[in-house]
Amino acid sequence: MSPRADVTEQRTAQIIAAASEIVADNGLDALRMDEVAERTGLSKGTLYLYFRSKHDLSLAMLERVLQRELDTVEGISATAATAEHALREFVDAVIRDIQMITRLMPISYGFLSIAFRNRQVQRALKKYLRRYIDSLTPIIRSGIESGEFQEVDPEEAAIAVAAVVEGTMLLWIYDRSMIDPARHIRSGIEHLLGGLKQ
Amino acid sequence: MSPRADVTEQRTAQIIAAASEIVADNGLDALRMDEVAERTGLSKGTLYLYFRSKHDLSLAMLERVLQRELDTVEGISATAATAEHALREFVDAVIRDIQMITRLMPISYGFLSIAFRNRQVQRALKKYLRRYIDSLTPIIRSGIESGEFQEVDPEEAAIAVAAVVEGTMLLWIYDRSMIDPARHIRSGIEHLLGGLKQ
Amino acid sequence: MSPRADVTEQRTAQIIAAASEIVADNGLDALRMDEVAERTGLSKGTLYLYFRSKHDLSLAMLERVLQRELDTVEGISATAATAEHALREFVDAVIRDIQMITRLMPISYGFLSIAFRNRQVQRALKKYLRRYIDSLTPIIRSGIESGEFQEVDPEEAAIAVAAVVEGTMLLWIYDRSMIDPARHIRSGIEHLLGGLKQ
Amino acid sequence: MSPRADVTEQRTAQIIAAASEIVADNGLDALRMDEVAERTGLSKGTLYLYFRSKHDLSLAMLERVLQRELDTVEGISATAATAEHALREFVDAVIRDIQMITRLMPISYGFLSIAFRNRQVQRALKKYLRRYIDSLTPIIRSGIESGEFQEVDPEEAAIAVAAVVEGTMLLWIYDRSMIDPARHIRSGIEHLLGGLKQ
DNA sequence: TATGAATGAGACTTCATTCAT
DNA sequence: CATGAATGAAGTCTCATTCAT
Repeated sequence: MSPRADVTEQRTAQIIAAASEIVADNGLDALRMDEVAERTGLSKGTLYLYFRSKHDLSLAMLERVLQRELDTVEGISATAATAEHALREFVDAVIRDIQMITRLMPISYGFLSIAFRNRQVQRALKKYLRRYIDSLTPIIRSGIESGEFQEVDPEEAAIAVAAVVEGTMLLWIYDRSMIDPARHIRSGIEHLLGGLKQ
Repeated sequence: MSPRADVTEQRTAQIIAAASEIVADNGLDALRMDEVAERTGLSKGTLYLYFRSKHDLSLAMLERVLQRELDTVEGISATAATAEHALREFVDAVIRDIQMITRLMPISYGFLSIAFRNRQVQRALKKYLRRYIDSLTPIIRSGIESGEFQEVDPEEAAIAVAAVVEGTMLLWIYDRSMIDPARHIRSGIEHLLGGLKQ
Repeated sequence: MSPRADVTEQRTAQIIAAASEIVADNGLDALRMDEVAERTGLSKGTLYLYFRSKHDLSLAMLERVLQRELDTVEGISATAATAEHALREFVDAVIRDIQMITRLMPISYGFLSIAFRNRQVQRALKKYLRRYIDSLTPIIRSGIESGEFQEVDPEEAAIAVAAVVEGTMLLWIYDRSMIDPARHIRSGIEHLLGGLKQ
Repeated sequence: MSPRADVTEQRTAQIIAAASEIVADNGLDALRMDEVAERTGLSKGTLYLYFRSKHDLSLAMLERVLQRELDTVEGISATAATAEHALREFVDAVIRDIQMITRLMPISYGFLSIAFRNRQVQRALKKYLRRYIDSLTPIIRSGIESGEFQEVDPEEAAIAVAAVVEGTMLLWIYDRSMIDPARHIRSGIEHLLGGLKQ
């Protein structure tokens, strides 16, 4: 018999939050159920009332992080006058949330190597990318239709935009002193926009 | 180099190769000294004659992988007639090695989340990115000097190029059916080139 | 008995029945209070209102099973014309209930190894055997008195009968394809009868 | 890489012996890898060099016990002049080893309830019974051929003999004060012999 | 240089039991 | 009477590392 819905929801969130803190601080490798218990103030046994296994908890954590990042991505685009403006708004939104994004990066990046083998992780990442690209493609498409942009493949262009944003964040991990996410995302996107425009 | 050093070097390479196979197949999490011993045909004790710890072995493995990828990147650019050609050659080289690159991705990506905390990993990745960008920047610069490209910040542009390449590979992990590395790297770089050119 | 006592009795029986199902299906090892709660539709806390501990519940379950088997054994013998007929009736009764007996065997057999150490289990099994043998002995004795049987020790002979019946069931567990309980109990008892008769 | 053959054999035997002591003393439920480690003076990790799991160790222990009991059963029958003598020798051998048999009973009996569900345990017990019966059947058959015994089904009779022996041991667990293994096995077999003989 | 048996800390997970409501 | 969330001791198993030979 599972706990009452409201308690469940609260506990679930509480546990995921604690796990996320740990992973953000020390990496996915350092995630220990013991420490999750300690940080939540719950007992180890209680964790298992809410998550069948550590793997389940990890997955829930990944899904929450991806959802949060999608909130940033999907929260734009509706109102901008031109496609160019919409893309700039998208970039602004990403940069506005950059603190949170970088804070949570150890979580999603911790799953990357697992993604090669784990179906559930694959599914989560796949869904994430689908929604990510599906947010950007209509912007590109409207730009083409309005004559702002050249006649490119809209999804290809959306993928290029995503690649610049995500790729820059990736390079930032490689060298945090060399890459300035805000500046380099912005300049990368500007170059891309230059190529897209007529 | 004395014969003994030769043996050492050979053993070292052999151990790294075995470890790389394991990680390429099953991820960094699945790297076990036991299995390295089994695959090399050496005893577990012997591994520790060549590497102080598993961590040292991992690091050596990372460095070899990054070096290999740099071989691809640094092996170009000298002869091309124009900057545009040079960049296209770079893209061609990357795509030519795409099989090997994707094969080795679980290795480098396995270290990403570790990079947030581990100095040695940071140093290796930093050096890698430095050389990566240092290979691309002169191409951009020569393009500017020749009047092919606009007056952009050469390093910023190089970072944009790297972001497109690396970002596309990253997105490929998210959804291997949606992203076609060759096609999407090429189209991304073309869009970028469009923005760089006069 | 007050109504409350009725409820108690009913709940108790319900809990024992659920536990018995679990053990019959999956063995004593697989008995979990969680699952008893689930199967009864009661909460885990409630189980402890009716049984002080899991051990108490187990013991109650064992006693019920042994009682059921005694019902088979003790339900005979009164009316038969000869001792030989009475023993054959006993065998018939056992074979008639063989389905139920084999179904419940994981329960009683689950306690066998515990019987070496646990006083309460010992007492339950001891009482069971006493009543079992006490059902058979008078039959043998009457057979001796009537001149049907030789002058054997009646209890020894009763134990031999019980050993054949219980031993055959035991061998059936060893190899269910080799032993046919009905056939082999019958033939074993026939051989024994041949030895007992003048 | 598994340990050297001689060490392996010795360690394996040592571990099984320690486990057997524990189970003989306290039952299969009480078998803890921790305690096996303690009693052998080995570390917990070492146990897992020789047995993949606790279950594997348990099974090896079961097989050794069954083999030991078969040694008693199979070690007879070759030389006796008559079938009757051969069966008596068999009984004598069992009774001679009764101390060891009863000592080891918690081991084999601990597996009985598991036998309902576990294939490996089933296989071990099945093989045991097969060999047990295959030792007795030729004796019965020779008794029939020599005219000593009636024309019974030899395997049925062998099963009856085994049922008396094993069944008596089983009843002994039910009530150790009521059953005297030596006496009751002997008397049970004598009654059976009476029925078998012409 | 090489071995491989041994270690033991530490990870995950289970489950009987309690207790505030 | 009844609940069910919470507990935490206890168990199995893994694996990097060591060391005597």
